[in-house]
Amino acid sequence: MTAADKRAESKAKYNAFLAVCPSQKLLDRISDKWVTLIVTALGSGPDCSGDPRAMRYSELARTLAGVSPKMLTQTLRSLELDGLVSRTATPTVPVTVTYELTDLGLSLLQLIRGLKSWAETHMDEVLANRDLAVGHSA
Amino acid sequence: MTAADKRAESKAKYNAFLAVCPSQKLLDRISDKWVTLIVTALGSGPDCSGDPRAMRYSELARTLAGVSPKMLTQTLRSLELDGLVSRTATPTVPVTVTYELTDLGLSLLQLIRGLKSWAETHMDEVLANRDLAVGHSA
DNA sequence: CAGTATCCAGCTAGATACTG
DNA sequence: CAGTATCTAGCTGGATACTG
Repeated sequence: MTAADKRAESKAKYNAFLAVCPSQKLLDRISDKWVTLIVTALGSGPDCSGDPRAMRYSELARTLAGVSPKMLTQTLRSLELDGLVSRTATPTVPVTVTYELTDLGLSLLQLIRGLKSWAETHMDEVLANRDLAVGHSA
Repeated sequence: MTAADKRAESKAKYNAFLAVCPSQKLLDRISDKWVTLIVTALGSGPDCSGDPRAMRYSELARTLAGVSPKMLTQTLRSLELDGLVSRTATPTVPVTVTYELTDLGLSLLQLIRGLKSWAETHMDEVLANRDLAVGHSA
């Protein structure tokens, strides 16, 4: 029992450490599919080329074709909460709302572009290994 | 109906695009909590300092205190499949198995260290924004 | 236009117990 | 030591329908 308790305790400590670890928090953030897509969209449309620009809610919804209003709002809110995007509501007749990357968001965009670049140079190799193994069983 | 069909179609196309997109695949990979932890562990123990080294199964299990054998094996297998780690079984009396980063794995390690570095410089700012908003309601 | 509210289904991490 | 097998519970994404 004591040995089991020790294990349980070190596990709890480790989990506590992970809960605080900045890297894990970052991973939690960007592992959300829509986070990266929204950031890159605001960073210049879906193809990641061009300059950052503000976009309206419906514009984002159209660009990220598969997103439900729920996820779009939820993700935008969390990004706003984290100071990564800023929301601007203009009181026109139907209200106009735009979202834009903050400086912090732009910094994250650079990081994501780094990921993208690694992915483009190395993921084919990863997939090649995977397919190789699959072909094995054929 | 036709408008709805159009929307459904573009959504399907977008999802298909995402399924193929190298960046999304990379994100899928590293968003797995244990993937990054194992890679950094093999990259030098849990604190990410020091040099990459091979580790035994039980050594990994001890380092990643909270991991179940199931997840550890599952993650190691997938990393092996993707050519990110190599598995070596030495036929000693109880068999000895070690895992080590491949070149591709080492490359991924560099990327993860980049993430870690961004996290350490910027996540406190993100969290500060978040806490600010929380404090609001207090 | 820019959301909000609700409900449901699928995946998957984790616990646990057993094995060559 | 180095795993494999099974079961379950919880979270989360998606669909849908409605609103200021």
